[in-house]
Amino acid sequence: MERAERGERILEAAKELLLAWGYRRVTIDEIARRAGVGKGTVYLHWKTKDSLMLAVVLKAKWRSQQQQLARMRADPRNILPSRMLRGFYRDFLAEPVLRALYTDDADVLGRLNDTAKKELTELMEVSDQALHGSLEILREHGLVRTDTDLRHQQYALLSMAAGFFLAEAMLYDRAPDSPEVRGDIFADTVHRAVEISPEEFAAGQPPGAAHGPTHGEAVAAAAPDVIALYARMEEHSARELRRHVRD
Amino acid sequence: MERAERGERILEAAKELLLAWGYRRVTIDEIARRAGVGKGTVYLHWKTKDSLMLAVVLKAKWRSQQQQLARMRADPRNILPSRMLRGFYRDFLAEPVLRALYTDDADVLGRLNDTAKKELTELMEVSDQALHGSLEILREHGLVRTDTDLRHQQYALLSMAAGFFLAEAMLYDRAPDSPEVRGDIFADTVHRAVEISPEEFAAGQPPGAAHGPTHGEAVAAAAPDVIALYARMEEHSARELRRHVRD
DNA sequence: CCGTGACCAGATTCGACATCTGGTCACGGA
DNA sequence: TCCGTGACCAGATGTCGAATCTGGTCACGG
Repeated sequence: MERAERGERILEAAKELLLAWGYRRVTIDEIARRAGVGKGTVYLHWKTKDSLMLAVVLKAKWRSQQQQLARMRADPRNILPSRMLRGFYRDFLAEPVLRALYTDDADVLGRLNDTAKKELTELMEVSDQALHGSLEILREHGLVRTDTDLRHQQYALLSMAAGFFLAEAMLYDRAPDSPEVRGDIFADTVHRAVEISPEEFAAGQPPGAAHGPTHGEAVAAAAPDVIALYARMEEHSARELRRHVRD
Repeated sequence: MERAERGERILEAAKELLLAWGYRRVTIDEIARRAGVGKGTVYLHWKTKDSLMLAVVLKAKWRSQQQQLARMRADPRNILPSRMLRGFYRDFLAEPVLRALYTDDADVLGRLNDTAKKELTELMEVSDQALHGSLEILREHGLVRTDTDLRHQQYALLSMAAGFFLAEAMLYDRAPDSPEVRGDIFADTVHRAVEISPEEFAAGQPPGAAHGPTHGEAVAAAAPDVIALYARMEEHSARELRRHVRD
């Protein structure tokens, strides 16, 4: 469809300008000019400016979720929290829109924070639930420690993620090594905090009994459920994104 | 000395007003009134308003360091990163000034952020060095993992601390349980990330050989050096604080 | 019937004027 | 003599109406 392609152009123009100028300085006129359409046309696709800008953010988030899902499908080990969050961290570093979103960059996002906060906290809750659900599944398969309360684990994971993301903005000038290495540090920290390593997994099997699953087998067994969970989340995001497009 | 007591009153008044009204709304006039002195008298103690406000923050930080040190002296186990950071976290929750400082509360701190940022980053570096030094000592005594690069451990610790502090501000409405429990989660996460547990410590001793130190003995052995390190930091803070007082 | 840009109302910015406040210092009291 | 004080000043900050800008609409033209 010709129409959909035009919508993409507008979204792309909005994104470029948002990152270059920040929410306040961007005008619908300029977006329309850059997308090569009339101003009114923008309003054939989005109801308001807020809606359009929010769509930019939602799309970035959705893309990240798609990539996450693709990684899980390519290698089931990516369902483990440490791997998942490292992927998330990489997406975050690679996508300026996400960086602005998670470091709460007031200049770039402007009143988007206010207007769309409700929308975004709803999405936050959805990903919270996904995290909760996946932890439950991973616990059942003996891949995540059960000697700690699940809600506490969740809080720790959220806090760690917040910390490493914030550190990226805060310590930008004395952050060690490359982004990849920092991602590894993050993954390592998460791993130690909540996961059961392959060695521990093997040691934890009932000794002498008929051999239970290996760590790899447990991961493979847990993968479909976790993937299904995140697929639902991804669909939710896609719906949410479409909800902002007219007609 | 009468003079010192008056200085304290001014500092206390400044702190109260800073927390109640925020940097911008606080006037020297009001501080003087509340401290029961003339406006000019404030300037007999501090050179500028910035200096005074910075002193409020520095004093809070210094007090926290004093308490930290006292805890270490009372129980050597408090030299372990998990214990140390939990103490730090508690101080942080108990002292509104520190909460404002570490969550970068722009409304309360105002341009303090700009003016005094240099000063504070210097202090930050000092505590960075203290952290680095104490990790080295703890590694030598087999109390902290050596299978990870020290600088990476340090980055992870800073990020985790940033995350749990930020989470306190971010998730205030859905944070689980009590502050104490959150402190325990924090300590637990830090413990798993960098420390060697008593069990691992015992297992890690050269087997069969003449029995090496127990975990508790290793802690006791490491304590004096770590305490000396933090005592130096505390003195540095005290000097810095005094530097802002006139004469 | 879809795309457009002139148009409007309300939001934002600007700038001159008024007020406030950090910092000084001459004075008065001990 | 010397310490504490508050009147005072300059520059920062706030106010408020006019001027400008911009999100959103809609009548028109292709």
